[in-house]
Amino acid sequence: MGRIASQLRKGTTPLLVLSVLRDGELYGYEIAQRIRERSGGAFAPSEGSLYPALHALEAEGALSATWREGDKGPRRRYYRLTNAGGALLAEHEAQWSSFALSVARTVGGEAGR
Amino acid sequence: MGRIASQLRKGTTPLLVLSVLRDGELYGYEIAQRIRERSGGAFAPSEGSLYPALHALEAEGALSATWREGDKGPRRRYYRLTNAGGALLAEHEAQWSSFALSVARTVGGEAGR
DNA sequence: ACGCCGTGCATCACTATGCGAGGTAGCATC
DNA sequence: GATGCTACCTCGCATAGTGATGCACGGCGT
Repeated sequence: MGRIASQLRKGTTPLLVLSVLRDGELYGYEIAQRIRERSGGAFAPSEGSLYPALHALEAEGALSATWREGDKGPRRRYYRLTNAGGALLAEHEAQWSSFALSVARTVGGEAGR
Repeated sequence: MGRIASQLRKGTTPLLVLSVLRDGELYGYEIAQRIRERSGGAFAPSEGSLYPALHALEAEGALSATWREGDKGPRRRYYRLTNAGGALLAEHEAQWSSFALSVARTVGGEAGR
């Protein structure tokens, strides 16, 4: 991946994770797949960034998680949005919108429109 | 500043710097001011990120720089976009657009429209 | 039978970058 | 003469993405 895009992604993982969990319960690997699908392949969070992010969100109380034995394959850890997670998602969305707007304004050059 | 926004900013400094230099020659401190003005105060690059970024862009050949004695105040280092810098700006703009679009798509949820 | 691949979770070292603090210096104002 | 703004620079710290590696399960091909 481009070294530029790799830096731009920083800070968006929680937003992406929380937003795909809006629809319901998902397990880690599945979360990555959803993000990949929805982004049209633009985002494919590496395991090294996804799992730490999930753990952090759980520790913050934004996600609740439970282990489930799979009928086939290894056990999976299912994540679900908590109320606090919903609020955090809203905050991330707001921050993102404001941020993206500011970038557009600054790059566009039209001093504020 | 919020810890979220601080992460989102990563990777945008070259884009912001290059885009304010599109209008013409500016010196470092002035670049920071322009960014602050144009962004409506949303971005105010710290010196610890701005100067290293300027040096990196210069080393890449995206910017050319010259020292000038100020009639008043200390010497200033003026930066100007090179041809390569113009190309790099275009690339950063393209990457940003594509990135922002992907985020909107993924967060919005409408699987690709 | 065995290796390989995809699923699924996890951690590690490396790297890039923003931030705040500190340093140097000139000049103006109180 | 102390404070404050301009103007440059560098350092240490914290954060977070990446790729590699490890473990484990199960299916597929040869």
